[in-house]
Amino acid sequence: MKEEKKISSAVIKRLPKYYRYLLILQQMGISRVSSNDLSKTMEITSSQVRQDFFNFGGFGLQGYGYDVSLLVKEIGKILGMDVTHNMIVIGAGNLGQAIANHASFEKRGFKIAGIFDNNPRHVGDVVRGIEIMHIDRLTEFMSQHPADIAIITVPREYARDVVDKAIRLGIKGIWNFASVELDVPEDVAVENIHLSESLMALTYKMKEKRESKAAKAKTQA
Amino acid sequence: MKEEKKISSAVIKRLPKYYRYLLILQQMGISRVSSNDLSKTMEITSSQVRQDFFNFGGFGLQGYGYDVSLLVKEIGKILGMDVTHNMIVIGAGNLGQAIANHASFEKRGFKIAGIFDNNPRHVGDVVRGIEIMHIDRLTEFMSQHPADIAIITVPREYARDVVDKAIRLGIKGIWNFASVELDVPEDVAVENIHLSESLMALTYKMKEKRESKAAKAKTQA
DNA sequence: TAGATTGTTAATCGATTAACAATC
DNA sequence: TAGATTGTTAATCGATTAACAATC
Repeated sequence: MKEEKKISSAVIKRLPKYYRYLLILQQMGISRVSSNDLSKTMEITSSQVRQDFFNFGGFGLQGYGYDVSLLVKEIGKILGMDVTHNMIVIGAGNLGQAIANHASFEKRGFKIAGIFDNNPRHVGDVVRGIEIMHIDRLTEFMSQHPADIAIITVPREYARDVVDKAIRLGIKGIWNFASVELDVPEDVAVENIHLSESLMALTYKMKEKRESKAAKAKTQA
Repeated sequence: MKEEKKISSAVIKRLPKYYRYLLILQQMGISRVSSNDLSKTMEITSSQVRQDFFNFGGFGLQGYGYDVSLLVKEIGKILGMDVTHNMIVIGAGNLGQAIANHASFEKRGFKIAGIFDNNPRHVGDVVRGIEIMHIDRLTEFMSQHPADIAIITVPREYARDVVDKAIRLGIKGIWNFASVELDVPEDVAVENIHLSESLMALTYKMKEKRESKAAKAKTQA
């Protein structure tokens, strides 16, 4: 039996950030980078950079550093960027259409295959060259155009139902923008974007900064 | 000098989640909740629930639990939900308009005060009753309608510039949807929504699940 | 060879969990 | 009073940082 190398979620959250910086370095024509360089742009320690890469076996060369192209390739592979992902958008409201329109996803191998809504008002509209279909046509569509990711941009009260349906039809990844927690089978992955939670985290930080500033002013006075 | 009670970011990220669940309980007419109840819906330990609240002094009553309304009020206050926040949206593309249209923010005291873009094509369009203005009018607008939060939905190459401008005009919180890291003065808070990083985290998890499933199948065979 | 920088182990730090006395 | 459940300290666990031998 192979060992289960469980990667911590802290590491996973940093991987896309490394990837983003490395793409920038690559664009700039920089072919070589040290853990120290990376640590500075990412505002973490160089030790952590090396530890992170060491989780996957280490991609560097002692005395030299890391080869940018190699790193891009390897981290890309780890992140599943070497595979094209077909995505369906469920919920063609403002947010769904905005996500569907987001050009930069396509550049990275994320393809919007279909857009669905239950509101006849949206059905027939064209977004990014794709006609919005009624949700009732999802089963038929998926049998002809299998997709692996469903983007959930329906109001929270519909989210659980459409997710269950999508999973029955073979979806393996849920990108959830509805503010509910989803229960899914063990072989399905979920990633949540909880906008209002993020906004509240912002106002928390703002309050904290207001207060620490006020405290400082008091100390000086 | 008062003690600096530094709350860890792990705690802060859980606060909006507590808040969301508590609002649901309140809507359901439930007035009392124990750390054990909360731990089950949030899938954390009851110990952590009590620790989290203990950070702020503890809101409970031994032998009884927590009063839902009190908890909503106190956590709301901690999160800065007792204050109305005026927000401006900079970048009136699909995403900016979608965010501006998001009804549920307004219910919680987040008000969209103005929407700005540098593209004449958008200027004059009306979103949620608000006319999109040219970015050149931002200074004038802010002098008449001070806002505290700027929502950044411009392409990444413009993000730094518009953020600098917004901060000069008094913005204290940046909700950043552009995939760049922002440098801001000490008294300004930033919260990032990096969509493509989230999507990559999803494909990482999907790959991991595929592999663990394959490994299991092999073990059984 | 000398210098640089990784790979990797050990030490430290912080967050989570356990335990239980306090008290409603 | 007996039972329940918090507040709070202590123990454990995991993630980050430090250190340095390996090696290019």
